[in-house]
Amino acid sequence: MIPLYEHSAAASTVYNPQARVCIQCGVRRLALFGVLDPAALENIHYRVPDLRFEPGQPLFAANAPGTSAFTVREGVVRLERGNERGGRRIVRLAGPGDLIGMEAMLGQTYAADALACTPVKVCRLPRVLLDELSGAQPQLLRDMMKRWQAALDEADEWLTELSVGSARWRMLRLLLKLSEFGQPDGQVWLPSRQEMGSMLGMTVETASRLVSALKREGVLDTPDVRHAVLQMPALMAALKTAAQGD
Amino acid sequence: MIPLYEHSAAASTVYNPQARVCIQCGVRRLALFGVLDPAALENIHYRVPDLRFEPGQPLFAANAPGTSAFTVREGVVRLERGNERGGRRIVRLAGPGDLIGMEAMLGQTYAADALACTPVKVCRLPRVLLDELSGAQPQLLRDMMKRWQAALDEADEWLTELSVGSARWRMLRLLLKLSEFGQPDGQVWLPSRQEMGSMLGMTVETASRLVSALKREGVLDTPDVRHAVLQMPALMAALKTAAQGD
DNA sequence: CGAAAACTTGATTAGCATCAAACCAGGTGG
DNA sequence: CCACCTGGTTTGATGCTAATCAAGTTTTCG
Repeated sequence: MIPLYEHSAAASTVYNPQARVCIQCGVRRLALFGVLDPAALENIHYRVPDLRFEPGQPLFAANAPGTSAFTVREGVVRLERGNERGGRRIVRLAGPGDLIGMEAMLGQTYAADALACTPVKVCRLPRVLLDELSGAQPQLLRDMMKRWQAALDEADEWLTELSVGSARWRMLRLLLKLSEFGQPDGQVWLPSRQEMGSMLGMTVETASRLVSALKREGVLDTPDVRHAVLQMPALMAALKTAAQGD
Repeated sequence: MIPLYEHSAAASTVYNPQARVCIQCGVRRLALFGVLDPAALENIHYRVPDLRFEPGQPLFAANAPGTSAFTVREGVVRLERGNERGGRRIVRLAGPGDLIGMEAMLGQTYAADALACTPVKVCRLPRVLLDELSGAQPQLLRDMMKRWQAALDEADEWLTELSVGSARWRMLRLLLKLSEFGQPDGQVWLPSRQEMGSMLGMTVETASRLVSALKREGVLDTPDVRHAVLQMPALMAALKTAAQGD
């Protein structure tokens, strides 16, 4: 029933069925609890519910008092914030292996809205669980800190690569970033024009024009409105010329 | 000799002279080691050298293998990153009480260049010191994590408030942010036009024009090229109308 | 004092926002 | 099944904002 079982055919040890969910999980090595051994997982898996969200559904809301962080197992989640002028800006994207809502682990309210961009599967990590484990597993705190630093790097990258330069440059950089979340079949999730605008600080119209232009240039192909196939060589070439341009 | 002594006249306990440096430090309650008691400080102060930097001097460089974080005690430090197009962008400012270069505590290289904007006084916190202390003082790790989260919030604020909207709006927001680092006499550090441009993603010329306009409007006064006196009511009013504008 | 750097101001232009109108896909109800 | 509506997308025409190019002016510093 639980979607994770789809990879569990090769189960070999005596861990109970639910623990296999964690052990077999495709992102475990990437995830927060990746540092734990199977025996430790055995004791906690039942306290880490896995959840699913459909596109547009909120995982959590800014300023809400949260008690859990989330490990993204599948799909893409966006973190967005309102600004003082009433607009909204997407400040980060999270994909498989990423941990979001870490601030809940500090007893703080969530700093941003988290919304599913695609169908999403996540594991919910309650704060109390982390508190308990961190005593016995000091590795875990270190891993948490690394994740904070990674999130910070990510934020800085948005500032340096996705917030300055010509609209065309920023769009190309976004496509490059989206390729990180690509499916094995070469398809990448293509955000709505609205979402693109909110990530890159431009209007829907401009985003649409740029995507159309890139399609004409063969950088991009859209078998489906919400999916794209990127021609990476063409993309890299376009980036190179866009860099000269300004 | 050491500048910190300037506040130590009221020393009352038997801690040695150097320990008083920390105990009396104006930002101790804000700083990382603020959670430590005086007795603990006694044992570590001599391993926390205090340093000074002049405007333009680097505290550390991106990608350099660092062994220390820094607590800013006085002045303003900017963190900047090069982008793929060869430009540079200032991604954050750090003032008294802020901790920068935390990534060194994880054994990572620095993620950005840190440069003094004003005369700066900092305390250098070696990684080994934190490693030792964190065993006995679990509070410390928690405090570190809070600081990471705070840095992340800060980065998100730059994305939402300083990277989108009209040039005028962004400049006004920058002035508001700079007021956080204001001196007791009401003066705030005014960045060079170049620096403003690098923070707000605009050219020097545009930055200059906007500052000039705000001076004419009485939002701003510049007794000295590098300092400003802000008329907060006028600033807030200008922000309000700039928000309507777009 | 003179040179270099930073800042200011003006004129022109390019790029993107804005306004407006089609276009298209997916869903609903007759 | 089709007509219709709705929300997202695309495309076009126009205007404004900020970049660019180009002098000046002021400040800094050797």
